[in-house]
Amino acid sequence: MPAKPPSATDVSPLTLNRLCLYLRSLRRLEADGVSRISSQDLARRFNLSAAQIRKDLAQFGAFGIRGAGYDVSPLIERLDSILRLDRRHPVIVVGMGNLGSALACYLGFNHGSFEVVAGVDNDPGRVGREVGGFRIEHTDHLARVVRDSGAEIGVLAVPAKAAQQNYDLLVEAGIRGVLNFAPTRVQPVPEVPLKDVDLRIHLEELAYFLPPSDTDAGDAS
Amino acid sequence: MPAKPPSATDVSPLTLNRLCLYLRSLRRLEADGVSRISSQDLARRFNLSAAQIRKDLAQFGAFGIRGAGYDVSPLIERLDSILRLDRRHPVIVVGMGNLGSALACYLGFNHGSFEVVAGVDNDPGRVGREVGGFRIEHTDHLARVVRDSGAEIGVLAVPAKAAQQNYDLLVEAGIRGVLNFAPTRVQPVPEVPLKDVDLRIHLEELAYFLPPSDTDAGDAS
DNA sequence: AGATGTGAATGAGTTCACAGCT
DNA sequence: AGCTGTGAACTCATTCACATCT
Repeated sequence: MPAKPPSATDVSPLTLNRLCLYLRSLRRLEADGVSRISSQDLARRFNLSAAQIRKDLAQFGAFGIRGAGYDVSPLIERLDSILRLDRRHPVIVVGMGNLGSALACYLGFNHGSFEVVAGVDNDPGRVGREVGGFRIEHTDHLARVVRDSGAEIGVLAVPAKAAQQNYDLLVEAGIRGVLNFAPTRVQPVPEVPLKDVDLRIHLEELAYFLPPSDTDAGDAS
Repeated sequence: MPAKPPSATDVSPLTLNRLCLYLRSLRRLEADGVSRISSQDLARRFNLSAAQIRKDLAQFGAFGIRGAGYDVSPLIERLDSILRLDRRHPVIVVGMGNLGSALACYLGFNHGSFEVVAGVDNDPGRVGREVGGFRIEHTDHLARVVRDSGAEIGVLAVPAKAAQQNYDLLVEAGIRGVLNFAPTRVQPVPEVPLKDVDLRIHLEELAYFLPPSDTDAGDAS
């Protein structure tokens, strides 16, 4: 009697992050023609932990075959379903500068789960330009564009000072979730989950691990 | 007898991440003219945990004033020093497409700690263009550009298939750390810390928290 | 035999609560 | 009084180790 499918609230962020990694690794294996793999093998190949893979997966049911391992394709399907990647998520990008344009390309191809279907900008110079498969619209028409495109997720790639305002606009337009790349915190409403992605923080974290530069004095007190 | 300054290896990633957030919050306060703040106040304003702020900071010494709180400016200086942000880190961007160009702008201004001093691309059409304060060079001259610019950190904003190769080139050119935005894992050498930043994973994680769409069947079995 | 699924053991991270300083 | 710094309690996460199944 296993398989107690947990709801969104009871999977830890750490586990969620790993599930995404597993899925990615499994897709690679599938592409390489591997049809079955043990947790140990998977761990070795992508430096993960075998016990943790099993624990993480077991949380959602018993997908493995004792003595054999996991069948790759069915497991991918299960993970897709768990992570809600088994259906299409239309995405709208708000702010089509360099970052927005790059995200429109990068985020689009994720095995069909995400599709960037619209983009808006408040710079008239950018409105009308064709990017990917859509035409950039003016931010003034955000609500209409969200409705017409059926966008479910909004990606904020606007300057910091415009982030909160555009989040609010997206919420009002009926968006279901928002990813914020602006370097500022946005105050969410409870109904529309928000994830802040801070590109700078990664640099700061990396700086901490930099070996001291040669010119640094060695204080050996 | 507190103040056991830990070395890079013994601060957990979670703590490191929070220290960056504290620093950011403190800078905001400083800009707003706040000169002293208690952990509780800081926690309230930026939804953090007061006890955790104190624990995190105490790890590096006793910076607070009992009964009063923390003096903002000196604390910023201490955090800058702990996070190695008290010196300039020259950055080179490899791959000056939309993403690279956006990163060159975004990452540059971080209170002077990071400065994007160079950018290379292997597309001759982009070589020679002026961006920010530098001229895009060809990737063929990466080693020279790294040397001449004194770049310490490399930012990879190239297609997935080119990531490993360019990491290796950066290492050979004497770079000290690398931030990889390409949607692929790069195998690092131990001497040159690498941080993979996966832009897609954030979307995947967000999708998990999306409220079920109205069209989803409610399986109430 | 060989690998999963899982309780039990360990370890890491967070919160509590209060002594001690200002 | 008020708030820091910190051991102790607690919660969460990972690893171990093995019974269980193919």
